[in-house]
Amino acid sequence: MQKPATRNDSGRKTRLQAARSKGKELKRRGRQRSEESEEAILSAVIHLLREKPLRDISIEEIAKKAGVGKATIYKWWPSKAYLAFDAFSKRLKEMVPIRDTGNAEKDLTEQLYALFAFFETPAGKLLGQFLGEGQVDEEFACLFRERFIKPRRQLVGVIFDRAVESSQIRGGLDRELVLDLIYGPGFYRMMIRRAPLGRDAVDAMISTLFRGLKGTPSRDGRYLRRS
Amino acid sequence: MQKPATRNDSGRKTRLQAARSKGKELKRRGRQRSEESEEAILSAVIHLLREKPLRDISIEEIAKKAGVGKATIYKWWPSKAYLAFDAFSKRLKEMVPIRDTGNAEKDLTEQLYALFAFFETPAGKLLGQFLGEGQVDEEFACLFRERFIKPRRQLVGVIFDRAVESSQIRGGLDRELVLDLIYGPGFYRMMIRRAPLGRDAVDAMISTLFRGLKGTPSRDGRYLRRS
Amino acid sequence: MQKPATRNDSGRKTRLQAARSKGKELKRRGRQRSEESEEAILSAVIHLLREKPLRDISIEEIAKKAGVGKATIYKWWPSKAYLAFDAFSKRLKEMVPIRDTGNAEKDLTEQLYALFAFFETPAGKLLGQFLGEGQVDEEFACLFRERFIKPRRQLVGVIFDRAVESSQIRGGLDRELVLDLIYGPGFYRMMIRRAPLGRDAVDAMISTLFRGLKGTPSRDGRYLRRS
Amino acid sequence: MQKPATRNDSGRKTRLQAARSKGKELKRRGRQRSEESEEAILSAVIHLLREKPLRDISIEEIAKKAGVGKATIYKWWPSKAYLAFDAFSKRLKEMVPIRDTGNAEKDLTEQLYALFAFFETPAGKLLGQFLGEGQVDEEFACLFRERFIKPRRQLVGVIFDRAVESSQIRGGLDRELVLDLIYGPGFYRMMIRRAPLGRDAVDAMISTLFRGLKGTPSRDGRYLRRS
DNA sequence: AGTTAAACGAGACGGTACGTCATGTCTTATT
DNA sequence: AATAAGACATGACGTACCGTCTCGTTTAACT
Repeated sequence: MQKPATRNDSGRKTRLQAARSKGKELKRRGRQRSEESEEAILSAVIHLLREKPLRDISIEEIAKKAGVGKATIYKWWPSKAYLAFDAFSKRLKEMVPIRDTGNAEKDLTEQLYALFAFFETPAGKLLGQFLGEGQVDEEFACLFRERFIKPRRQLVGVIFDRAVESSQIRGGLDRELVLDLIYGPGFYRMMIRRAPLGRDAVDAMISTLFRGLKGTPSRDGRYLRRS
Repeated sequence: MQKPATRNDSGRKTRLQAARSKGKELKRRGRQRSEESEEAILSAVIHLLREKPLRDISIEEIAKKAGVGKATIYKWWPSKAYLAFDAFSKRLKEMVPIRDTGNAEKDLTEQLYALFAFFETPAGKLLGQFLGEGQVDEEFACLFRERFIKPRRQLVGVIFDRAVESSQIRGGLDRELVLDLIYGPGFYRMMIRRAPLGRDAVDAMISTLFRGLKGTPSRDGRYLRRS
Repeated sequence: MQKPATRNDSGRKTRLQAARSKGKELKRRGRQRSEESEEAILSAVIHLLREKPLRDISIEEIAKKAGVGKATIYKWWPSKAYLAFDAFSKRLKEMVPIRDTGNAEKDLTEQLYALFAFFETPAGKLLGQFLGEGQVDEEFACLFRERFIKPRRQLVGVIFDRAVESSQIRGGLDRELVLDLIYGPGFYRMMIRRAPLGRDAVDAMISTLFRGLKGTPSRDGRYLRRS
Repeated sequence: MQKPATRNDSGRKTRLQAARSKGKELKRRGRQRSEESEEAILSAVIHLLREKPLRDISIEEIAKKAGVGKATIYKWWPSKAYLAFDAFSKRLKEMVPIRDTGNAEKDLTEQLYALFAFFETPAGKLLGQFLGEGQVDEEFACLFRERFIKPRRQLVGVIFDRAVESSQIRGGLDRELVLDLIYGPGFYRMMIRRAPLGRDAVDAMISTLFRGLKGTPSRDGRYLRRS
C-alpha cells in the first residue's frame, strides 16, 4: 500500500491534500503527521479484533493500546468503521493480492480461494460488520463497494471477457449478472448461512454454475415446467 | 406463527414455560405477562425503524415510545437484536408468507419477488444489521438461520425435489449447493452490492442459472479452458 | 409490647382499627392479618441490620427474607423508616425497660447506662438513620419524639421533681432545660462525636453537671467575666 | 479554608496532587479541572436544598441544574454526602466564621448563636442527614468530625483554657467532658428534640451549666442523695 | 537561532445510553 | 379478605464511551 504520508486508504479527512500544489511539493509548516501513530493505531485495531468484534472495541481502548490521543484518531478517521476498513484493507492486500497472470482460470479460482480463506481471519470477520455499517452509513457503503467489491469484480470481469471471446462462455450474457452469479453464492454461504466454504465447495459452485441446472430441455425454453 | 401467551418469536427467556405442564395448563401465580406491552414494544421498534437504523435506536427510546419500562424489555429480550428480529419476523410473516400451492414454479418466483421486495422496507433493511450482529453473537446467528433462512430454503428444497423428479433439473446435484446458487446472487446483489433487484433481475438470474454459462462444450467437462 | 393484632407500634396505616367496635370485638370478614407475617418482617429487618445499615436494605430484600409479599409491607407501614422504628422499639423495650422503682438515682443512672449501651447494638445504630429521616419526614420526627424521646424524658422528669422537692436540685430551674442538659451531652457524644460512652463517662457527666463548672464566683452572677 | 485550585474541601479524590512538586508548581498535562463546574455544582446543591432534603435530590438533578455531566460529579466526589458536605462547609464558612478576638466570652456565645442559627438554614438542615450518613460511612463520619466538629471544639477549647487560668472555671475538669457539656445540649435540643434554640435558650444553658444544678450541698459531694 | 504553527499525549468536559436495581402499584391464584 | 408471587411503569443509579475541548510538549519549516 504505497501511499503518500497524509493519505488514508479510506481516502478521507485529508483536507489539506488539495492545498498541496502539484509540482513544488511544499510541506506545511509545523509537525508532520506521525506515521508511527498511524501504524500503531491500525495495529492496535487488528490486535483487538482477535479478542472481540469491532462493535465491542471502543475508540478509547484503541487509543490507549496504541499509546495515542483519542483526538488523533478522530482527526484522521471519520468513524470506527473507516478505521477498521483501513486495517481490513491492509490485511486484505497482504493476503489476497489481485493478480492477473494471464492464466484466467488460475487467477479466478486462486482469487476465490484466497478471498474466502481471508474471511475466516480476525480481520476478515469484519465483513459482516461492514455490511451492517453500510446500511447505516451510505457513504461508507460507497467506499466499501469502490475499494473492496469493485476491484475484485474487475478482475473477474476481465476473465469473463476473455472467456466470452474464446467461446468458453456463451455470448449475450449480462456481465454484471454473471459476476453476481459467481460471487453471490460464496458470500451468501459464508455471511448468511455461515457454512464452511473450502476449495471443494468453490469448485463445485463454479462448475455447476457453468454447466447449469437444467435437465431434459423443455420445449419452450422456460424452466421449471411440468413435462 | 401462533404462539402461547408467554412465548417470544425469538424463543428465549421463557424460563417458566417448561414448568407449565401440557394438559392442565395451570397458570402461575402473580400477574401475567402483558400482551399489550409486547405489542406496543414491537410496534414502537417498527415505527422507529422508519426514521433511522437499528444502531441509532436506543432501548430507552423504544421504551419511551411504547410507554413501557426499560426493564420489561430487558426481561423478555436478551438484546436489541433479538427484539428487532421479532419485529422483523412479524412483518415478514405478513409480507412474505410461505406458501406451497403445489404450483412449484409460481411459489418459487413469488417467494423471491416478495422476499426481495420486503428487504426494501424499513423492517427489511434490518437484514444487514442482523448479519453484523450474527458475527458478534453466535447464538443470534443461529436463531437467525433457524427462523429465517431455513424455512425459506425448505420451501425451495421441496420445489427442487419435485423438479429433479420430473427431470426439469438434472440429477446428481447437491441440494444445498443448488439452494446457495438460487439464493446467493440475490442476497449478494442486495446486501453487498446494494444494487436494485426487481422482478426482471430475479427472472434473469434464475433463467441463467438453469441454462448455465457454458458456451461451446469443452471435451473433458472442465470449465474455462482454451479450446 | 402488648398490643392488639392489628396495631403497629408506629401507630399508622391501621385504617380498619377504628371500624372495630370496642366491646363486641367483631372480627372483619375474610382472612385476618397474619401475626406471623408481621413477626417475620420485623425479624427480617433486625437480622438484616446486622449486616448493613438501613439505607442499604431494600423492601424487596426484607420481603424475600421474611417470605412475604412486598404489598403486605406497604400495606402496614408507610415507609422503611416506620418499619425499622417498630423493630427498633421492640428491641428497645427488651433492652431498656423504663422502670420506676422509687429509687430515683438508681433508676436514672441505670436508664442512661442501658440506653447508651443499647445504641451500640445493631438496632441501636438505627438512631442516626432516624435523625436523618426526621429531617426529611416531619411526621416521622414527631412519632420518634413521642414514642422514643418523650417516655425517657418523663422518667427523668419525675426524678427531677422529686430531687427539687428534696432540695437536691435547687429550685427555679426550667425542667425542660435540665432534661436537655442531662440527655444532651450523651447523645452528642455518641451520635455526633461518636466517642465511646461508658459508665464512667456517664457518671462524670452527671456529676459535673450537678456541681457546675464555676470557679471563683463572679460578683454579679454572670459567667465568664474577668473579675 | 484557602485551598489550591484542585483541592476539594472534602479533601478526596485528588490523586494527582501528591505528584505535583512543591516548588515548581508544574501543572499536569491535559485539560485542567474546571473551577467553573465545581462552583456550579455546589451552587446547584444549595439551591436544590431549599426545595427538598438531600435524600430527595438525585445526582442526575444536580448535574442537570449545574449544566454538568454526571461523570464530572462522580469523578470528584465519592458520594452525594461528600458533595453536600462541601456545599455545607462553604455556607458554614460564610455564616459561622471561627473568630478569636481575644474576648473569650463574646467569641463563645457568638459562635453558638451563629452556629445554631445556621442550622435553621437549608444548608444547615443537612446536619441530620450527615449524622445518618455517618452511621453508614465511617470514612464520612471521620471527615465530618475532622472538618466540622473539631474546629468548633478547638475554639471553645482555647476559651476553656483561658477561663481555667483565670479561675473562672475551676480546675481539675476534663476538657473533652466540658466541651461535650457545652455543645451537647444544643445539638440534642435541635437535632433530636427539634425544639427551637434561640439566644435566650443558649444563654440559659450556658448559665445553668456554669452554676450547676446542685441545691443544698450533700455532705460527701455525691449528687442525688436522699436527705 | 528564533519564531511560528501543526500534530501530538494527556485528560477533563457535557452528554447519551447503558443495563441494573428498587420503588410502589397492580393483577392473579391461593388460602 | 388477606396473602405470595410476580409483572409492571417509573426513575435513579453508577459506568462507559462518545466526540470536543483545552493544556503543555514536541517537531518542523520558515524566518
